[in-house]
Amino acid sequence: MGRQPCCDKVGLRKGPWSAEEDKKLINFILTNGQCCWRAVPKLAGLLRCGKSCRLRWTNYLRPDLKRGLLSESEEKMVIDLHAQLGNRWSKIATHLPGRTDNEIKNHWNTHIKKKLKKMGIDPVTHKPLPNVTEQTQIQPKEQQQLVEEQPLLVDFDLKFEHEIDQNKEAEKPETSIESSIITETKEEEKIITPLFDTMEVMDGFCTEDVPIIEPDEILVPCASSSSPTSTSSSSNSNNFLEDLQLPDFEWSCDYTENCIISNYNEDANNNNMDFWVDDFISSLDLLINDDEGDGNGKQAFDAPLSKNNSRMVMDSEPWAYGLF
DNA sequence: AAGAGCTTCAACCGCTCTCAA
DNA sequence: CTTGAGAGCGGTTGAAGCTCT
Repeated sequence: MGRQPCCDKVGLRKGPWSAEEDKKLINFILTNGQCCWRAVPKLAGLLRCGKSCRLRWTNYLRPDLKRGLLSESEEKMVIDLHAQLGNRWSKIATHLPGRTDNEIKNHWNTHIKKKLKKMGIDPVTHKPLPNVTEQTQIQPKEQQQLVEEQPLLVDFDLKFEHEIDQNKEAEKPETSIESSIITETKEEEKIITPLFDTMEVMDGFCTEDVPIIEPDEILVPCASSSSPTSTSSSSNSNNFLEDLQLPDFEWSCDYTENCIISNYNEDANNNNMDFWVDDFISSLDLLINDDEGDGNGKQAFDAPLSKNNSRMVMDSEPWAYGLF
């Protein structure tokens, strides 16, 4: 009956992941694909629960992740999607390629909430706070500045609403919830929209200005546009992955079943992930060779190097330790 | 220079939903 | 149909880094 337990928690490691653990997880997933998280720790030789592995991979190690602070347009999308969907971070994340629900949630809690509050907007309801007019009168310049930094998206609201209407067909179980959200939101817009009409004009922003970026189109300049404070060592942790410009990929379970275990720790190039394993590894090689000064027992890869891609690597990153 | 307070974000916890047995 | 594990989600925590005094 039922399935086997995910993991017995006895003897499992917790807390921050070490470079060695990252290495094992990446190696395993590159070789075997992303499937059956319950089995991953055991097969990868990790003393972690499958859940922890999944979280680490999806939030931190996935090569298609964008790192760094959310751009202004991404922030705008998040605010607007939050107005529509509430704290459904995973759903919001699906509209922001390369961003994780955790990242968006963190950004919301640390940055956007504050901005909205300063603007006199309740971050929960997206309605003006009771003392909004007071605040506007007290600090009109500051308010205007914030508004320019963070305009809301009336046009986007309408388009996204349409999207949801279409999705209602496909997502039957959510239909009633979703529609009630939309109904609520429509009512909110009646209140909010007039407040931000001027913002819309000021910024001229609309959905058309925020094309959905495919993972393979994600390009992050080496000289990050983020402010120095925005690029903490941790937030750069897999910046090198950004440079890979990997194509979109999906690893099927079929594939995994065929090659799991038998191929593990063997030649990754024998499988159908060649196309990006090569890129991935050559970039890693580049990364490691860029940093070979410390001579920390790093191994070079066979893949050819592209010195055009040279970049900085944060010393504190697991990647800088030479994962493979 | 050093300590206190604040901020950020990776990771954990516990819950719900889904689906295999 | 029932049971229970897997997967995923959102809230919360706590360590590390940063800023201020």
